[in-house]
Amino acid sequence: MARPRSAAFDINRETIVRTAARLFAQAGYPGTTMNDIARECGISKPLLYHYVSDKYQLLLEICDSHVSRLEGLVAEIAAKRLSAEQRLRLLIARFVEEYAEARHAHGVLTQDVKFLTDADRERVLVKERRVVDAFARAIGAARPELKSAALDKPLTMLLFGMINWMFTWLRPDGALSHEQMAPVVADLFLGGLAAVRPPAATPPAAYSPLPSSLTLS
Amino acid sequence: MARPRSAAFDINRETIVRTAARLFAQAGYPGTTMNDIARECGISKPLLYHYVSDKYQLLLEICDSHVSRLEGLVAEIAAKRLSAEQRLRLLIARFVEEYAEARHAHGVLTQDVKFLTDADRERVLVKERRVVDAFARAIGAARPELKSAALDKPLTMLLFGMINWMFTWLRPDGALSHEQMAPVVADLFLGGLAAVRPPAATPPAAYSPLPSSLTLS
DNA sequence: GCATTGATTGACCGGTCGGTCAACGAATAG
DNA sequence: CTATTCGTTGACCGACCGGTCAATCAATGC
Repeated sequence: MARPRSAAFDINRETIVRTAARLFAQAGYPGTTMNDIARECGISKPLLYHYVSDKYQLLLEICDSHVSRLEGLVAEIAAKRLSAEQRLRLLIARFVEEYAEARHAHGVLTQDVKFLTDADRERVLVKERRVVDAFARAIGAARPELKSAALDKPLTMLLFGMINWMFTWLRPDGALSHEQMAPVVADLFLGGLAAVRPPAATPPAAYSPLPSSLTLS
Repeated sequence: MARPRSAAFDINRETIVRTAARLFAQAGYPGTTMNDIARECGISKPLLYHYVSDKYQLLLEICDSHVSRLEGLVAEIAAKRLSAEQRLRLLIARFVEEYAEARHAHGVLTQDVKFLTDADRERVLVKERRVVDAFARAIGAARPELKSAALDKPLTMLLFGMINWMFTWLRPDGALSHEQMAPVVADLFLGGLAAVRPPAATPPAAYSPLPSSLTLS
């Protein structure tokens, strides 16, 4: 052992991962080349490979670290004693905030998980499902009859749709900020929740549908 | 002129375009190769090029034809005499229906417009903005004070978020159908609209209908 | 019948992809 | 001082990309 690893190694690596997240979010995983990442970092390709093992590990690390943070976020909020509505509002506010900070990583998570191997994707999806379940529980607590109608998960996904899609049109430097939008989303969703009527229970008589095929992307 | 073009030419071409849309939606535009498309169509690559000029034209045709149909849809509904709420409900129902039929094309539109040239993307975006405006007008008519607060466009985007995201988690063969979800979305959104309170200070919103920006940090 | 064109393909091309090699100076533990 | 590892790079590799060529055979109009 003659020379220790540079003190800047971890910082440099983190910069690379974040740059990769930004490029993946902008052009997609297959649409981004390792040359792009190296160029954007201002380093040569071999040096890029000095910091990261390969392209796929970048994708995996971005997805997994982001979804793990989200998991921690719901655990933190689950520990609080709150009313259903308060909890839902807090979840929305905190997630909007988190997405804004980890904008690119979240874009990668919603756009490029499909390029993970089955095993890796499943591992990410397990964490993602725990997040969805936390929202669904809060929604089910707020409107138990919607949970009985098996609408809690679909409504959760509608909420995620609003929030996820927000970061495709809300400019970070725009006049409207995500802090301003969070309560609007909460008002809209909670207000709407009171208005949702479960669809008339008319299951198709001829064939019985398979068990819930609700899946996350 | 010794041999007329096969009667099946147009049909074959349409099949190819539809197959390309499916593959683009599944793996993204850069993640799909012309070999993939040819293989999936059961033809050789040169034969694929006998039907289409190049890969880019496939993308352009898929996006443009889909967004043009959407434009026609709003024009059709705009011609009807309806209350604001009725109009909004009809727009939601018709769009959910259309998206379900053109599922893959819509996935390409929301995921791969960014790979169009600036000029082509702008052309698509113009049509898309007309669609968004139609929704925003209906929303503004239903809640004029939200329009005054410049929240009509952001709320429109939240609605599109719910609907667009729906097609990432709602399985076409699942127990829950898009026909069942359409009124749920309408109830949720219209009910929520009544509950939304404009934020204290609301400058005009900077929004853009699709992730077409390259935000360098 | 026959020239012409459509339908179809294996082989191929230049370019770029993800990734590696071999080299070299800077740093540092012993 | 010196052996060893780190930080860094230009050049390179096989594979695959989008796209083309030239050839073959099946139709069709005249």
